[in-house]
Amino acid sequence: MAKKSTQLSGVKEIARRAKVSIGTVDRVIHDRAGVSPKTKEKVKKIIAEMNYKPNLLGRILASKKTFRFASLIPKVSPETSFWEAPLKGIEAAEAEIRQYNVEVKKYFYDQNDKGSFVTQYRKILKEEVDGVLLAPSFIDESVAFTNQCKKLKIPYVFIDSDIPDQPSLAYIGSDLFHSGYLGADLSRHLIGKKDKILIINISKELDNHHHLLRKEEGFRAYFKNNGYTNLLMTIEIRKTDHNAIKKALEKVLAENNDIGLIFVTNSKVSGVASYLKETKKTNIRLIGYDFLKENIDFLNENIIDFMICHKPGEQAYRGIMALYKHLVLKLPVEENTFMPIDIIMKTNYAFYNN
Amino acid sequence: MAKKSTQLSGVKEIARRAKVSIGTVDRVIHDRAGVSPKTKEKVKKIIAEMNYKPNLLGRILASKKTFRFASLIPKVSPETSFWEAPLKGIEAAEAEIRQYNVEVKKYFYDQNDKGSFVTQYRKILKEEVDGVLLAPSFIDESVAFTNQCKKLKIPYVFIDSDIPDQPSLAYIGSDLFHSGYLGADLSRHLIGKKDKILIINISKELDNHHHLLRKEEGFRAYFKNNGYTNLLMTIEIRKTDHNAIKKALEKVLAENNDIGLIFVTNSKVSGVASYLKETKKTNIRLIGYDFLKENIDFLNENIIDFMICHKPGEQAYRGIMALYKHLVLKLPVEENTFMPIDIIMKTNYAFYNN
DNA sequence: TGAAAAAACGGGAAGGTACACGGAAAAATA
DNA sequence: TATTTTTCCGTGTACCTTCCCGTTTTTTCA
Repeated sequence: MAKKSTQLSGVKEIARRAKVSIGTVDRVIHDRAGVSPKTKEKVKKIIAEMNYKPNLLGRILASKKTFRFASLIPKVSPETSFWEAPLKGIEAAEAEIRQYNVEVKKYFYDQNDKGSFVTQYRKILKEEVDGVLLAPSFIDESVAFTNQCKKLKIPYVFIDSDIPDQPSLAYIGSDLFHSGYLGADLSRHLIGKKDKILIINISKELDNHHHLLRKEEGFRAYFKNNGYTNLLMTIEIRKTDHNAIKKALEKVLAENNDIGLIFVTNSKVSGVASYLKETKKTNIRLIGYDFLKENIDFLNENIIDFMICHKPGEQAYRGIMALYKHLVLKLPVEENTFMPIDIIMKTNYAFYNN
Repeated sequence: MAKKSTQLSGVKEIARRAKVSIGTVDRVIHDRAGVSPKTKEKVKKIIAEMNYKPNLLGRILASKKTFRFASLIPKVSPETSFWEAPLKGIEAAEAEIRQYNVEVKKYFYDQNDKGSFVTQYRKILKEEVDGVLLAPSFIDESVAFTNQCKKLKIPYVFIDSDIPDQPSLAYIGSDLFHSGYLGADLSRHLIGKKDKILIINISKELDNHHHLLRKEEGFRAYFKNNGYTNLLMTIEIRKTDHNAIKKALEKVLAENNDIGLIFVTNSKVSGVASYLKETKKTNIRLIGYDFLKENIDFLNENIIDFMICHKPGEQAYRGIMALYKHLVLKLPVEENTFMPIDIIMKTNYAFYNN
C-alpha cells in the first residue's frame, strides 16, 4: 500500500529540467515541427538521461483515438465448426482491450467461395481500419488484399496459415511439416512394422490443399528418416460429405485389406471415423486433427486414437493482441509465433484449452 | 481513426445529470460517508441507468497506489531447474503489469528446508503486500502462512499444488490424478499386455510425496478401469542423488527381469534415464514429468519416450495475473484453473511453451 | 433563538499525455 | 524601417478518477 512519492518521471519533469514547457517536450517526443534544433537537442538529452518511457495509461487516456481492427476469418458452417474457436479467441481479446479504446469488427467469408472473401475484404478496405487479422484461405485473393493494406499502411496479421513472401506484421500458426512428422511418430506407437498406412487428404478447395500436403510430407519424412518401411499410400477426397468419404474409403479398403492406420490431414477425420464406426472396423487405428465436438466424440468412443491440435483459439487471440501491442502500445511484435503441436487423446482432452 | 465525440459516460456525466458534483458521485461509487440518502439514491439510479463502468485507465492513473505482490516459490537449485519456468512466468507477468503500478517482489525458499519457507513468509508478512502468489510445498507451514494472510485480508493464489480446505482467491495447477491416468494411457501404447510396469516415486520431502501418490493412484486407476492386467509395482526413493537412484534401480531390476516400462511420477525421471543409458537397458520404456533441459536431452536420445507437463511457467504467469485482475481491475477471478495435461515427445518438444 | 457540531456537498489538484490554438520573437520581404 | 511571414514555444483543455480541503447546509443542543 505504498503511495507514490513526488513524480520524478514524465513529461512534466522533463520540461522542468529542460526549462521548457510540456508542449515543447511533447513536440520533441513526437518529432513534430516547431522546435529549434538547440532546444530539441537539450530535451532529447534529458529524455535519454532519464530513460523516459511514456506512460501508456496516460497516452491512451489522452488520445481520443479509437483503434479499429478488422478480422476476416471463415464463418462457422454446418460443414465444420473449426472456426468457432478462433472467433471466441477474437472475442476474448476484444473484451480485454476494449477498455483501451479498441474495437474489433468481425468479417466472415465462406470457405468454399472465393467471391465472398473478396466481397468482405473490400468492405474492410472501405471502412478505415487500423489493423487487420486475416486467415488467408485463398492465396491469390489474400495477396491482393494485403497488397492493398500495404499501400494504405495498414498492418495485418496472418493466422492459421501463412502466405510466404508476403511480409506481415506477424504470423501466428503452426509448423505443418512438423505436425505431420509428429503424427507419424504417434502412428508408430499404434501399429506394427508391417501394417500399411493410409493418408487421406480431404478438401474441396485447392487453395487449402497445399497445407494438407505439407503435413503429408512431414508424415512421410518421419518414416523415411527413421528407416521404417511401412507402406504409405495416399488418397485425395475432393468432397466433404459423408457419402463421398464413404465411397472413397470403401474402394481403398477393398483394394487393401491390410491397412492398420489412417492419418487424416485435417479436421475432417470425423467423416472417416463415422465410416469406421458404421462398418465396425475396429482394427484400424485413426489419427486426425483439431479439437472439434464431433471429433471428441469419436475420441471418446476409441475410434479416433490421437488428435493433433494447434490451439486455433489462442492463435486468433494472440493475433489480435499482436495488433494491439503494435498499434496501441507501440511495442515490438514477434514476427513468427509457432503454436505448440498438441497431442489430444481420450484421457487428456477434458483439460485442453482450444 | 474515429475520434470520440463528446463524452456521455463517466462521473462527469453522472454529476451533470444528477446535478451534483463529481466528488459526490465519487462518494456514492465508493460508498463513502458524507452523502444524504436522497442524493445517494438519485446518483445510484443514474449510475444504473447509464450502466456506468468506471474507466480503468483513469482509475489506475488517478490512484497513486502502487500494488505490491509477493511471490514465494522454491529457488532454482542444482538439484532441479523446475522452478526456472515459474520464475520466468512471474517476470513475464510483472513486465506486463508494471505499467499499471504493480510491483512483484520475489521470495525463494529451499525445498528441502521448511525453516527457509517460514523465514521467507515472515519477511513477506512484515512488508505490507497486497497479494501473494504461493507454491505451497509444505502443508502445515503454508496453512499457517495463509491463515495469517486471511487475518490481514491479503488475497493469495496457489500454484503448482493446492492445499485443500484452505480457500484461496485461486488455485492454478493441474489435476494430478488425471495426469497419472494419462500416463497410464500412454504406457499402454508402449508395452505389451504382459509386461510389468514399475512406478517410481522419488522425493526427499514427505510433504511433496502425496502429490506423487495422487499421480500413482491415477496411473493405477487407468489399468484397473480398463481391465488391463499388467503387473504394477511401486518403489519409493527417498534421496535424489544419482547413486541412490542407481542402487534402488539395480535392486528392483535384478529382482524383476521382465519390467517393460518405468513411470516416474515427477521430474526426477532424468535420474532414471541416466541409469538406463549407462546400463544400456534400451528395452525399458520410460515416461516421466516436466519440461527440463536434462529431461529433453534424454527424450532426444530416445531414452525417455513421453513426458507429461503442466506448463509451470504459465501457471505462475496466470497466478500473478489473477491477483492483478482481482486487486487492480476488481474483476472476478476463476477459482480453479486446471492446466492442460500436455504430452511431450521427441517430435514436438521444440514447439512447446513451458 | 443562536451557536456549535455534524453532515452534505463543491471545487480543485494530481496523475501523464496529446493536441489545438494563440502569442511572441526572429527572420524575411517590401 | 515597417510589415509580413516563419519559426518557436507556452497555455489551456481534454481524458477520468481519486482524494483532500474547504464551504455550505442541516441538525443538535444549550
